[in-house]
Amino acid sequence: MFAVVKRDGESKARAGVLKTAHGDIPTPVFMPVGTTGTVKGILQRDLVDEIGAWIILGNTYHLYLRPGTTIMKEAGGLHRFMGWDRPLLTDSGGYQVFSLSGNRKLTEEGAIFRSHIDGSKHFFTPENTIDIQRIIGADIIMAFDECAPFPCEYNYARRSVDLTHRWLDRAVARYRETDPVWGHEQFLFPIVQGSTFEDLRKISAEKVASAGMTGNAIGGLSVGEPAEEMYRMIETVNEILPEDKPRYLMGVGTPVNILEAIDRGIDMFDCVMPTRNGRNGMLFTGEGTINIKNRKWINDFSPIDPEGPSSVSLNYSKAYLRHLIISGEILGSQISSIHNLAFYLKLVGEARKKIEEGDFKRWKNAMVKKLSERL
RNA sequence: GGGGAGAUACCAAAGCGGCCAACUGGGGCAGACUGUAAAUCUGCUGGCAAAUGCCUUCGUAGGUUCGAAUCCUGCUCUCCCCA
Repeated sequence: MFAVVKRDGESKARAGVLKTAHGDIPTPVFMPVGTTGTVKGILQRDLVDEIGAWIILGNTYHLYLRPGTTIMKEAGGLHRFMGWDRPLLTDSGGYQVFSLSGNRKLTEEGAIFRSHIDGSKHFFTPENTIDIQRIIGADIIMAFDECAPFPCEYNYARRSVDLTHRWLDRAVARYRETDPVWGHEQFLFPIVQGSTFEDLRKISAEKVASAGMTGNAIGGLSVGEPAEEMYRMIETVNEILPEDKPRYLMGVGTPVNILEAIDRGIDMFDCVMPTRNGRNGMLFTGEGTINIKNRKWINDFSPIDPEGPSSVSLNYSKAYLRHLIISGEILGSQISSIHNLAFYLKLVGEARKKIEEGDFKRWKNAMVKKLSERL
């Protein structure tokens, strides 16, 4: 299911392959986020042809509320519903319990929450989030967890981790006693929590490792803590998570975050940054990050990114993209999203190549320096 | 030719004696965004010191008043209606 192909000599970085029913995923990998069954503004065709996405995300909370499991069943699962035959991963909705915190209540049993769409009341449990994810049919599904906010009192974090662990046992039990609805194998990834407390992270990593799943995830990071804290937690957790299984750092991050995490042994990433920030005018380029809305680009007719991770990066100018974004044109969002995602995919692809060549560390340090530039 | 309405910062538009450097919208400028309630949100937008401060603004020239974008008079311009 997962095989490490090559390890970097001077760091924890590794290149691997995760085999799923819908295809092999070379790691390190970045997974574009397609919450409601769409990577916002991008055709599935372009995800493949322009971006080179190996796998994308969907979200249990969002898909459960709309269109709902009845339609998902009728459609034959999310793959068929959205016309995507590469691998899919669904988040369990744990993050929504965190980010929609004004509308929910946690109990031992699960989370009672209100729909952000119509205010209706719903209940998520470790068990029914497995059931829903069986119906959605993603190749990788996530355990229902609580993503603690930052900053967070130690006692709150401790209770939160304990609850997440009890929920994990229940999720694994349900996972084991149910079969895939659509016939293909689904991997359940448990999630390490513990806020920024080293001892809690260790305990959580032990717990997650002991679940013996195909891959493991680290959650509850990049929620406002300093990057150094995040890196420290990754180091702590990766000491414990098995080497021979993929490690998924949820919700991360900036290009620099990703390189630093790869350096520390992370294999999988997802983040809304390339798409959301792209729609808002932030472009990641080989020369650094730019805010395309800034006046200085008004008559810069050079390509968006001469290093051209996608064809749109070369075929459209900064001045044109600025015009589109400033004018609120849909095409601006599309071009920005395609470019940014292609940039991310190319970045992790290069990281993989450098690991294979045994030159990751040196390359990473140079890249971090370059990418930190704000143009 | 006669009658009426109006001229406010980049634009539109409030304000009709002091709480007005002037509501609000747009535009402009900048910032934020990390398992997507986000094609969203925030700040600034006369000048200078940039913290409390000072200086020049509401077509224009005068006037009334302790005090005017707000009241009065002349002028200029714009729009509408009737000939």
